[in-house]
Amino acid sequence: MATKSWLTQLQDNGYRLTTARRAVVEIIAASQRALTPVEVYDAARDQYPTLGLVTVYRTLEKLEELGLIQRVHRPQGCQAFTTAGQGHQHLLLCSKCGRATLFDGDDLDQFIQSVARKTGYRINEHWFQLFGLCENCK
Amino acid sequence: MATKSWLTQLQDNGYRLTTARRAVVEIIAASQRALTPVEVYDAARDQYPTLGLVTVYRTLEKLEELGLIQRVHRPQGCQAFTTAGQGHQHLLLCSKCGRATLFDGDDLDQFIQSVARKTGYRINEHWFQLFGLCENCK
DNA sequence: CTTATAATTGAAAATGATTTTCAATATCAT
DNA sequence: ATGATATTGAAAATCATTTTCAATTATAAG
Repeated sequence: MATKSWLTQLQDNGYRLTTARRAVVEIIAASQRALTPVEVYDAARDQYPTLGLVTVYRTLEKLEELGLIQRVHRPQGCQAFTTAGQGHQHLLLCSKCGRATLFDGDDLDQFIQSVARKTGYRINEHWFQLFGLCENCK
Repeated sequence: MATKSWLTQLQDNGYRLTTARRAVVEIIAASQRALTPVEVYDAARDQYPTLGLVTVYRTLEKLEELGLIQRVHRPQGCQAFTTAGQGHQHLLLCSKCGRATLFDGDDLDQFIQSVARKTGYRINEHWFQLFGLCENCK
């Protein structure tokens, strides 16, 4: 369970542990899919009915800042979040069920180097995302 | 100049050629940078002061639909557009001046195949974007 | 070159997402 | 237990985008 580790990290960074945060963290940490703030809000209110949407936004902000979650960019919009990849990991999204899978991107390095050479840019960051159908949906 | 070709394509697809559209097309086709709707609006009004922001949105929508421009996803937001790449081309963005450069991504195919093999997904689409400093800015 | 039709326009209002403000409340170090 | 301070949720404000609608304009047909 990532939940515990995320809560610890929030606390270690000076944030207080509240019921609202616990509820939000629990929902995203447990989800296989990327969730929008409203989806998190709806799901978390089952556990904690007085939760406010604003608090969801604020908690997501902190989790993103700590590198625990990342924003997911999709054709339909860019407001969903999912567990962040470690280091060179990237996202693979199922277009049908929404499942988010991480994969390793180390092998991209040579390719990126060659783009840098050809274009004259110094490349600092890359952003790579794949879309398809997962094993269950294809 | 892409302007002329874009206008022709609009017309060929049944859209009328209006002063408003001409102004919008001229601005994006000429820009090296990705522009937001408001940036296009401001720039185009120098030529055509009665232009409405709504028309900018509607024109961008059509240009995107025809594959002439594409949305650019950046850490600061995902509302800017720039000239679309052909086929397997991808975007390289300068973090300082905002310049958008296209590069070829054919070599990604093997890599994507290997991800498909490892994850069990059928991969249909990929999004790849690089960020860095262009020759002038680095 | 007119004219008729249908697409297009811009303003205003509506919608949707996100942020700010603020007084009440809850956490946590002491 | 208590107090300082972070956090909360509601409401309002802001920002991006879409819809509605009556007036205007491009273009095909005469």
